[in-house]
Amino acid sequence: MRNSYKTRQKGLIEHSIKEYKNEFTIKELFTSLNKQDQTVGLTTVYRAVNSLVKDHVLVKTIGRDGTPYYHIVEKCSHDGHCLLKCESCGKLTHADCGEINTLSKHFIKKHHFKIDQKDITIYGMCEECRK
Amino acid sequence: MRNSYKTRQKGLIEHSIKEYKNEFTIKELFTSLNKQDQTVGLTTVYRAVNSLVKDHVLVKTIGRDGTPYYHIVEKCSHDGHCLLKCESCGKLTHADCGEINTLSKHFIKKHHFKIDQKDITIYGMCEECRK
DNA sequence: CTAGTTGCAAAGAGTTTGCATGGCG
DNA sequence: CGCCATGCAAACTCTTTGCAACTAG
Repeated sequence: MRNSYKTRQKGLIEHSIKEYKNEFTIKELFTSLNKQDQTVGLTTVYRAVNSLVKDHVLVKTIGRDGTPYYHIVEKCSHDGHCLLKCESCGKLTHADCGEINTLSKHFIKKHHFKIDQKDITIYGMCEECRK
Repeated sequence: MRNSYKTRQKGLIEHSIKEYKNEFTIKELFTSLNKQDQTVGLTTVYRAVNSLVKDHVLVKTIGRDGTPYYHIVEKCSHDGHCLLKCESCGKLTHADCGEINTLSKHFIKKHHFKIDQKDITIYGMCEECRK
């Protein structure tokens, strides 16, 4: 068990992360952190985010173009991660897992394929962005 | 319409791609191409693959770790790409889109979220790999 | 001969690591 | 004071681009 110090940088990062309602990228986080006068190095951002992922505070997902996105796990803590991800605004919505369960049963019966229900992301467009 | 020459490299790449039953990565393709005595440069592989993607011969998908994978589109040509991807062996199975349609209707009714049915990949384990 | 192709080297983008410095406890 | 954290520079990986040489038609 390694000890850990509270630092100005960690505080800023933690605070900044909580501002995001949806997903964010490293670049976004880094930029927003450095809009203020106090700066945080990019390396530190990477290290902090990776550490939070390791501690299951953040979840890392990969966008369709390969960009890594992060979001706070507690905002999506069902038994798994059945996420509806808006490709336009990045908003994450929870899917009720009932339908996924049905789908899962169907796939295993018909295709003998066991879907990984713990981590499903389905892409599309949210209501706002379709207007 | 740009003209295109037939070259040794293109022939080798085309042939090699057809060998794959499932997905492949650039690295895999490059390695297999250069196991023979005749070589193909990495740049050429990138250019050929990108070109085939542009011409809708190959489909590019991004794995969960961010690695780009490619597969031949004709082996998966429904109206969309409802793919079941085995995380163990990379095997791609087609899902019949009936269930996806049901899921889609459900999501739009309940979450006002329009899923992108043209490109869905669901991860899991195929029958073989679960044995 | 002419235009597309190849592949090396270089340039980028994104991320991690080494190391000296700095700061928490 | 000891140990962890920080951040710069460097290293790495993956991919694209510039350019001169090459080749199909």
